[in-house]
Amino acid sequence: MREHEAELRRRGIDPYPRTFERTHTSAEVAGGFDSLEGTEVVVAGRLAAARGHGKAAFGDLHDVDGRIQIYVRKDEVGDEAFELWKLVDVGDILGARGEVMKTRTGEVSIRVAELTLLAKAHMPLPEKWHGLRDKEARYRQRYLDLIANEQSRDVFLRRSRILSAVRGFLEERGFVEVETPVLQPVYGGAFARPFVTHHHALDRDLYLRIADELYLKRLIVGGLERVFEIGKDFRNEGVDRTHSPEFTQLELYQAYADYNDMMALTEELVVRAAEAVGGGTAIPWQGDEIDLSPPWKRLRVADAVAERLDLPPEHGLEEAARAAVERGVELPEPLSEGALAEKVLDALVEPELLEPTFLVDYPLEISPLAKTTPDDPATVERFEFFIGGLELGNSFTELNDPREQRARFEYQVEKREGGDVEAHGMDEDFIAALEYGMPPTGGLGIGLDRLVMLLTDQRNIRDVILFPTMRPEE
RNA sequence: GGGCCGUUAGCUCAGUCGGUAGAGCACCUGCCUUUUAAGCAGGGAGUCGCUGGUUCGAGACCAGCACGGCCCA
Repeated sequence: MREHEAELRRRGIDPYPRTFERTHTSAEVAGGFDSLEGTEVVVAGRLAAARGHGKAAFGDLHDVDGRIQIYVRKDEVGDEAFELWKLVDVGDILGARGEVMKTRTGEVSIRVAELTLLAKAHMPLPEKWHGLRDKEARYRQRYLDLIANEQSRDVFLRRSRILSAVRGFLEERGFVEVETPVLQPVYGGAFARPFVTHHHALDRDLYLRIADELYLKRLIVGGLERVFEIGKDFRNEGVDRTHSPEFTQLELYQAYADYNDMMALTEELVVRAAEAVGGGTAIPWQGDEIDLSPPWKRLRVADAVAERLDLPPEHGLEEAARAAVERGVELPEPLSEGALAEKVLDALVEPELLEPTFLVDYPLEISPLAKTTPDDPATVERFEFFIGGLELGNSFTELNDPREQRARFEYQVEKREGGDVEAHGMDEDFIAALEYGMPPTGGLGIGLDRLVMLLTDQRNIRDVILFPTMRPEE
């Protein structure tokens, strides 16, 4: 390794040359073999394995789309180049020029005429047979995980295709991609504790956004009518299998639409994303199979809670609370309809929603930005949707009445003053925007990391985030 | 926050009853011109996560801490 580098330098070979012209990738050579056989190509990649045979050797070059075998013969490359080969280590980045051939075992290979060292490696690769198993190393040194574990690489390539499909789907429907502030003087749009940072020149605290919502709705007021944003949100809370402190969120808003339109859009969007990586609407999930084909099940929150607690259609809060506690649900004080529904959904309903399901019509109290249903002033037109037990998204018919919005915020501020650190704050500037008139609008947020989890069959969010948040070592 | 498990060579892992640290891959030397987990012979390789304790003696036993994993709330 390092000794080899010193020897190479003594021989006047630059172990880190500037550039290299390659003509084909490994997949292009393999796919075009019939017309390429006997012609000269130039490939490049990381030497992942080497099999020496005295005056000849085989090596595997890994590149962006696969693997190509190189066949180095002393009588073909010459004595000097064969000496170079002996100073090459597994892990080095190499270029190879030569004719496309097939070995007698039928493997497409390059009969090397010229070998070029493109970058010397000082560290050996993880073990070739077992790969890199250690989860901590896989997260902290993701580059090694990507080199050693093809499945991991595949997950992130699929992630990219999913995001690309989502963008394409929305653009086809006339949505405009926008970017709104990550650093916000007032945070909102969700219930969560924020990360706080400080702007020195302005000498004031700013918050990393917990949602894009309130800015995107300002753009609906501004007449953009269909907007979406894909970006990072930040929530200062615990880390577990489905929560990362920074995560990728899709939010979209469509003027002249409501939550029913958003349900239809959600179904189409998820199917489109699934097709981009699998092909079908039946996807594998943790040993089961999930059918994504619409229409998905719709379940009213009140019905789900009553059914799960075995309650009669007409029941009081106390009766419901008793039933919930009997089933092991921990309830906060003071208790309210909204808090009860939230806890029961969380503990008893949501984990069991394996088939795609819309939970619809939430209590107003836990939905300060959603419009009420026509027949019940305590319920809002809102849904969350679940697949494989994962909460994937949240949507509502947007509240656009500025006076009611103010009243909702005031109620939240009271809760915050009562000690609820996740309650929503007052956002005067947002209300000022609503005063100019926002058209009836449907909004939708989807946690894209979780969507990727679902579509790549990964049960831990860290396995779909390239560089997950970790505690510093030592 | 709680419970359980893990941390030994670059990687994957053994390490028995407490008695001077092991294997395979990788690396080095030699042989080998169609191999593919190439092969054969030889060699080097360690802050046993950290700190303290018990002991004549600790990778192992005890305590604390750090990092990670799984499960639960």
